[in-house]
Amino acid sequence: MPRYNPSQIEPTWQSYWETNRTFATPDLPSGTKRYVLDMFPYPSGDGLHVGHPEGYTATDIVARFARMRGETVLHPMGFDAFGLPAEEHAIKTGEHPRVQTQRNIDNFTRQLKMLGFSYDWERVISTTDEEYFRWTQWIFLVLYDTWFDSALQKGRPIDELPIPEEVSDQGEDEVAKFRDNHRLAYQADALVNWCPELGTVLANEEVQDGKSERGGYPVKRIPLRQWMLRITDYAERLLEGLDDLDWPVGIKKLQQDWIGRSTGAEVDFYIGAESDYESWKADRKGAGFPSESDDRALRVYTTRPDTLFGATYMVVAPEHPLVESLTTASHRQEVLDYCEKASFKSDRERTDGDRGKTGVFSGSYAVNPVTGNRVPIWIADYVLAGYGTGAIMAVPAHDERDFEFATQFELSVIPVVNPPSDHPKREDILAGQVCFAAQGVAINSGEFDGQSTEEVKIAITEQLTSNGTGCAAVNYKLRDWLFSRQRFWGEPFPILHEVNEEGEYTGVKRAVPVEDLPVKLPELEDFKPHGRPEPPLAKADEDWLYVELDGKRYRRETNTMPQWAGSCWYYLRYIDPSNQQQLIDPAKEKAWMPVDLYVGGAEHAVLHLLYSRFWHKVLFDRGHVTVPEPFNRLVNQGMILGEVEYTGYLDEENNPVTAQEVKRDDEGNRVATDGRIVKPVSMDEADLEKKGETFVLKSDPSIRVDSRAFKMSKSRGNVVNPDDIVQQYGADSLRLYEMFMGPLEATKPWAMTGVGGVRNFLDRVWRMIVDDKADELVLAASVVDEECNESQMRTLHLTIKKVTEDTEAMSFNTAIARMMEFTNFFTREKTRPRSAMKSFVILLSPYAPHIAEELWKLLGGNDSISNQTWPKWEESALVESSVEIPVQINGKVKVKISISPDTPREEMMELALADDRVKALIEGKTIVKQIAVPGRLVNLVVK
RNA sequence: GCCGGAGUGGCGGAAUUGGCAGACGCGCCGGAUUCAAAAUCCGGUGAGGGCAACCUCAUGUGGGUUCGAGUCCCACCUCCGGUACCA
Repeated sequence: MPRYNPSQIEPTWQSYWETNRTFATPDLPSGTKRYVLDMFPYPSGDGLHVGHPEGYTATDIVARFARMRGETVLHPMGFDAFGLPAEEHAIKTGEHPRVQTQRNIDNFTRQLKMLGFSYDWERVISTTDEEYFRWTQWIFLVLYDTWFDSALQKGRPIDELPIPEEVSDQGEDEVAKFRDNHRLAYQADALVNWCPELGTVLANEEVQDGKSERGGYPVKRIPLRQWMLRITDYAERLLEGLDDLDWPVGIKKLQQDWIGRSTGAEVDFYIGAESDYESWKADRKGAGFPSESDDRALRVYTTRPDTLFGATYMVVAPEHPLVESLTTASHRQEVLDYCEKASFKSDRERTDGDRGKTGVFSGSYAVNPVTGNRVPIWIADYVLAGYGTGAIMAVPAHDERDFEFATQFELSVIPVVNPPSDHPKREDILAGQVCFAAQGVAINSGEFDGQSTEEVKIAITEQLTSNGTGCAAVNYKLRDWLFSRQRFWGEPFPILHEVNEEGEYTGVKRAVPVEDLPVKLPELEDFKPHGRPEPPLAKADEDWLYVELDGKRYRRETNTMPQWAGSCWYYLRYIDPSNQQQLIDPAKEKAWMPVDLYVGGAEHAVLHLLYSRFWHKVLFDRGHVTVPEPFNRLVNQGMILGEVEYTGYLDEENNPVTAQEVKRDDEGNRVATDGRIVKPVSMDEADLEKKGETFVLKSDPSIRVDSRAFKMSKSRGNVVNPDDIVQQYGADSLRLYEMFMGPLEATKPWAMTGVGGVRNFLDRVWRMIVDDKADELVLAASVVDEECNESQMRTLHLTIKKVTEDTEAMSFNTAIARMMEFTNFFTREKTRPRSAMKSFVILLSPYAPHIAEELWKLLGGNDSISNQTWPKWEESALVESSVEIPVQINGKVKVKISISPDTPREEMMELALADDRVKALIEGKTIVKQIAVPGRLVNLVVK
C-alpha cells in the first residue's frame, strides 16, 4: 500500500472526522471568532459542478487555517431548496417536490463530504425544513408589523405609527387601512411580469430582455393583487451601508446602480381651465407644494430643473392615472388604441428592435410654471409608469430621448444651455438641430441666463418651492420587491383573510398567531398550474384553506414566497440552528455576527445580497440583531470555464475557411464574408501552431482557427463532474487544482492535465516522506531525527512565511507554488529532518487535508492534524549571508555581484565600482548618476 | 451606447506595488535507470543572432514620465462580464 492512494485514505479520514466530531463548533466562541460562510447551493438534480468546490475549497482553507491559529471558527453549510425545478419535476412526474428535493440534498451532502470540507454538519439546514421556514414566516410577520419612519430613517412597530386625526375620525376600518398602507409588507395591484409558460409571476430581477431568466419564456405585464416589500424605504440605508463594507468595488457599484439614486425636483404643470390659472397660482403660493398633486396639476420628476425653460412638451406613461382625464374627445379613440397596444406589449416588444419612439397627442395642454407657455401633453411608452411620477417634462434640446421624439413628431426644440465655446457642434445645438445633454451656461432662461447648470438647478428649485409649484426631490430606480409567487414549492404566507358568511373577503387581514407557526404546505393531489394567475395552494382542502379564530372565519393566503426568502437570513440560523423558542439566541448572535468572510458567485451581486441586507436592516431596527450589516467581507470566486477548444471552419466542399472571415448572420448561422455557409469543426492542438496573436493550421498557415474556452454547459458537453475527478485523482487533487488554477476571483479555463500536475505534486510529497518501495506503510529512510542544516532551515522558514502570508491574503495559487518548491528542494536532499516534514505537512493540511492527516500520523503526530498549531517562521532563519545583486549600466543589467544583504548604500557602490567587469564597461565614460538600493541593485548612469 | 474587469512564453499563471520579467505547474526536448516500456529521478526550455564569451529584441498597440516601467500618465485596439429609454 505504500503508494499514495487517495481513494483509500480519503474516506478513512472523512469518517474519522465525523466520528470524532473534529469540526463541531461550540455554541459560543472562546477567544477570537471567525465566521466563514459559503453561499449555500440550490440542490439541483445534476449534483455539484466544479464551480461549487472552488469557493468551498477557498473558505475551507481559510477555516482550517484559522482554527490552527487558535480562532473559533463557524463554517456551516446548508441548502436553498425551494424553487422551480423541483416543482417542474413534480408536475412532470407527480412525485412530491419534497421527495426529489431530499434525494438531491442527499446527493449534494455525499459529494460535499467526499471533498473533505470541514463543515460542522450538525448545523446543516435546508430552507424547506418546516422548522426553518417557521422562522422565515416569522420574519415576514416582523416585516408586516413594521413601518418605516423616514424622519428617523428607521423601521418601527406598526403600533407606533402616528394616525392622523382625519383618519382616526373615520373609524377603525380606516385606521386599519392606513396602517396596511404603511407596513413594509403590503398588498398592491401591481403590474406584474406574468409568465404563462412557468405559470407564475416573476420579479423584475427575474426577467431579462422581456424573457424569464429561467427558461427564457415570454413574459406579459398584467395587473394583479400582490404582496410587496417596501425595500425602497430602505434605499438610502442600503446605499450608505455599502461604504463600510469590504466588498469588491464592482459589486458595490452594481448595487449602487441598482438602487439608482438621483436628485432633482418634482414640478407641477398646471392642467386646469385657463381661466382658473391665476387663482391656482395664488393658492399654491399661499399653501406651498402639496405632498400629493391636486387634480389641476400634472406632476413630473426631473434631474435637470435647470432646463425648465426648454420644456416644450410633456409626456405621460400609457398607464398614468391621468391619461383618461387628459384625453380630449377628438383624440379619445387614438389614445385608447395606443394605450391598449402598449399594455399588451411585453417588455421585450417594448424594448426590442430599433426602439423607435411611438406616442400619441392627448389633445390637452399644460402650463410651464416658469414661462407660462402652453405645452402639449403626449402619451408615449418611452416614459415608464413605475419611475418618478410616471410623467416627464420633455426638454428635447438637452435630452437624447426627448430629442428623438421631438424630431419624429415635429415638436419645438428650445436650447437653454449654452455649450462650451469650443464645442464642435455648437452652432447646430443653438439652432436646435443637435441635442446637447451635458452641462453649460444657461441661455433663453430669463433671469437665470449666464448662470452655470449647477447654479440654475438650485435657483430654479428655490423659486419653484417659494411658488409652491415644485420642490427638490430624490428618486431611486429601485422598486418595491414583488414578493409573492403563484407556486406550490415555496413558503406559505402566514396571513389570513377574513371572510363573511357568504365566503366573501371582508378586506380584513390578520397575521397567523406566532404560536401557530409554521404554516405548513397542504397535501395536494397534483401540482399542475392551471394557466391562470392563481396559486396552486388554492386547490388545497378546505381543512387547510379555512381557519377559525376568535369566532371569525378566515381563508389562508395562497400565494407562496419567492426563492429569495429562505436565503435572506440563513446565515443567522446557522448560529443557532435548532432553537425552537426564537429565531436566534441574542447572546449567540452577538458573539458570532457579522459574517467575517462570505464567498460566492458574482451572479448574486444585486439580488440575494441586496435582499438579505434589507431583511437584516429590518431585523436590526426591530432589535433582533445587533450589527447593521450581515456580510463584512465579500469575495466573488471567478467562473470556471470548460477546456480550451480549437475551432476551425469548413465550407460545404470541406475546404477550410480562415476564422477571421467567419461571421454570424442575422439568424445566427456562421457564414464566410463571401456568403458561403461554413460549419465549425473541433481541431486537435497538435495540428496547430501559433502565428502572431492567433493559431493557424500547421498544414496551411493562412488558415486561422478560433481558440476559446466556453462556459460549461450540458449542451456543449464540456461539463466536468467532481465525482469523476475524485475517483480518478482524489479529492485533495481536486481541491488543490481548483486553487492552483489562478487567482480565486479570476475566470479561468479547466485543464485536465493541470489536475494531473497537482496530483503529481501530491505523489512527490508522499514519496518525500513515505518509503514507497516497502511493503508496509513506513517512513522513508531519509526522514531522520536530526536538526535542519542552514539551507534546509531557510527553505522551511521561507515556506512557512510565504504559505502563511499567501493564505492570509487568499493567494492560494502562490502558496501552493511555494509548497511545490519546498517539495522539490527536499526531494533532492539526502536527509529530511522529521521536524521539517511535520511543519510542512501542517502547512499543506488546509489545502489537502486527507493526505496531510495520513502523513501526520505516519510522522508520529498524535490527534488530528486539524488540532495542531500553525507553525511560525523565524526571521533569523531567512537571512542569507550573501545575496547576488545586479549592477546595471544605464538601466540594463550587465554584471552581478555578491554582497551581504545589509550592505549600506555607499559600500554597495564602492563594491560595484571595484568590480573588474564594471570597470571595463565604464572605461572612458563619465558617471553621471549613481543609484543604489540596499539589498536590491546598483545602477550607474554613464555617458 | 454606458459601466466594470482583463490583455505577460505553446498553455494556466508568478513578479515587496517603480528595481534581475517569465516563480510554480502543464506541455515539449535531452539524459540516467531498464532487455524494453511505464513509473521515477536529473537537466534544459521567451524569440532572434553568434563557434564562443556574449549581443539584440520582448509583458495588446502608439506616445510620455523616470537612472530604471509588466507596474505610473495620455491615446487607441481586442476579449470577457454586467446593463439597457430610470427623465
